[in-house]
Amino acid sequence: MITYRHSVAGEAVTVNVPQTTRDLQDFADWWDDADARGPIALDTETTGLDIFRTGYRLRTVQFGDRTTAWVIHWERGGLFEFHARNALEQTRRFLIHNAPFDWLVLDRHAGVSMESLWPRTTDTQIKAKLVDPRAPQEGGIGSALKTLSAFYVDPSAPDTQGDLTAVFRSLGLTKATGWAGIPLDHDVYNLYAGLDVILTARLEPCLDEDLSRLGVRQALVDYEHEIAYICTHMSRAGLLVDKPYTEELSATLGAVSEEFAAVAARYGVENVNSQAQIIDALLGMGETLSETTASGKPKVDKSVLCHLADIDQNSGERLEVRTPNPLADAIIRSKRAGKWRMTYAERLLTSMDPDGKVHPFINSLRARTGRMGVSGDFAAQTLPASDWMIRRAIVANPGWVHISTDFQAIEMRVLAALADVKRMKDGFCNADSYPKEEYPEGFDIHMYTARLIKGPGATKADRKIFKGAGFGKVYGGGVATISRQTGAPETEIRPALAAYDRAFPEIKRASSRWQREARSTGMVTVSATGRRLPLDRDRTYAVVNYQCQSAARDCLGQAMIDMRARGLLEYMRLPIHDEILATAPAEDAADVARAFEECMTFDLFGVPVVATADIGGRSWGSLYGADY
DNA sequence: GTAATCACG
DNA sequence: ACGTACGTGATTACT
Repeated sequence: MITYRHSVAGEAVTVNVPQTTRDLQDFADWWDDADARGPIALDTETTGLDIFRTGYRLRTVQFGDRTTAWVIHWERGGLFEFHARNALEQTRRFLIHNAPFDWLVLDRHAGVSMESLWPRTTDTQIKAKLVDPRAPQEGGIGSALKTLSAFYVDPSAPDTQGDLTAVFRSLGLTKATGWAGIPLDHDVYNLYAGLDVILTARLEPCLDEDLSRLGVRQALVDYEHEIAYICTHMSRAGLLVDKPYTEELSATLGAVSEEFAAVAARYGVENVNSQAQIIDALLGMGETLSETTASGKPKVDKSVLCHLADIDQNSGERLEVRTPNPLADAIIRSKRAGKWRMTYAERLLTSMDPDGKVHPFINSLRARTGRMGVSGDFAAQTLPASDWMIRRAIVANPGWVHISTDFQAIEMRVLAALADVKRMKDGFCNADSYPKEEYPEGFDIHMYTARLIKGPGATKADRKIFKGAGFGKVYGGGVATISRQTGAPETEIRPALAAYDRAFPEIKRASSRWQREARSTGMVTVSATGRRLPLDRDRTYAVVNYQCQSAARDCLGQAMIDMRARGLLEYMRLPIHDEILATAPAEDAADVARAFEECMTFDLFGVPVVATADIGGRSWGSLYGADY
């Protein structure tokens, strides 16, 4: 046995690294006893983060409690694997920090299914985020094991990831090669592998104390664990890439990017991604750049360039308000094609697993509002929606089709429900009783608002103004931003906002109440599900957005739980804030789509929440106009 | 590492 | 007293 002694919070701790059959038997004896006493902290060390890539390896599995850790060298196979697997299969309760990662690793590389692990898991990262969802940069404790340990367990808790990076360098390895290349018997590697489980074991009671002190219910903790499992299930399923299409797409985008880069070069811009060059060239052409960035430099973003190129930012059509600047036009086109190629097409091709799938990591509790985030292989939540060409690269299995089910105006409904906005609730509740000719495409809250304020003669232009006003309320925007967003002059927005407030006076009242409550309870507003949402002292107005965004997230979260209960998990592919993307066999698509709609249809404090499913073809792009 | 940009809901 | 657009992820240039 190799044994390391260390000190955590003034107490001696031990990290054991079994070397012999006898050592492994000692581990088995410890494990048997520890399992009877309480949960066992669990962690893994692997070759990296690309779990689904060929050549990926599980290196060690660590088990531990407050004082003792065992680092089992899975990579050595044989009895090492045997004893680790025994413990993985039979332990009653595990504590894991960021469980989805270890679930996926053990599912794919240890033959211990995620299905068997998750009901036995408590994720300390979930608990930490329910205490404080903010990153350190936002003034929170953060959710990394290191920062949490330093806060709760021992201020001098080692930065295992950071310190190992230094060790990697001393071995001639990098951050990218270190995890795979460091020798399995390296002392620092093994010590830190063991300390991580000891820290996790010590963290949990501290988090429990905070959760209980703050009145966070166990039901919320359980709910988040189930959502995390559903998200991890979707990560494992992945998204299938149409490789030939994506290769051609990448080549086409590359050609377009180069074609317009050549045009830009003729005007002196060698690199279309260099703001400095763009600014110089445009000023040299006699253009004036009046908008500035936060640091005071001239702003040359898409909006500015579209104006110079006389192009509508959304439709791409000519505005006919000025002579188009050919350089601005070329920069827009070259940059867009370059970004789409690198961020989407190339990313898909380089992230594919041997089965041609990408596995974006779905963080079920990412934002401070609880919103989910998708990262890693592919930022699947941020594909261009204005064009089908990128989404066309994602396909369902042969014979399957894509189904997208999204909530209708969820944030406005949530606002009506939470702030108890009477006339808004009336609109949503009576949506079916309006004459068909008034809402030929179904009830629309923004048109309803426009009619409420302007009378039955309200136009589409009025609708646009009040839609802007509605978003302004949900986001906390003012006259200037709403004017910029809608393109309508401030002289039109100002009275519209005043009329909006008269029509829905409850919104301001709720905002004031939420801000007052937050100030009296430590700058935290509590969501409808009991989640804590810390507010920034200097922008308490954001409370309306936090309440709405958070409740909307929980509408999707609860719907996802209902979907699993209805047996829809195998069809689910991706959550996108107000939407669930799914695939299903073509012959079952209608039934599956209806089931998704039903899971996303319910009452929220007297407001009907409704959803619409769209059934497409084999590619995701088919839901955006592609013919395949 | 930071700033700026662009993609989404 | 007044008014504030919210939340993400990825890439590139530049220091």
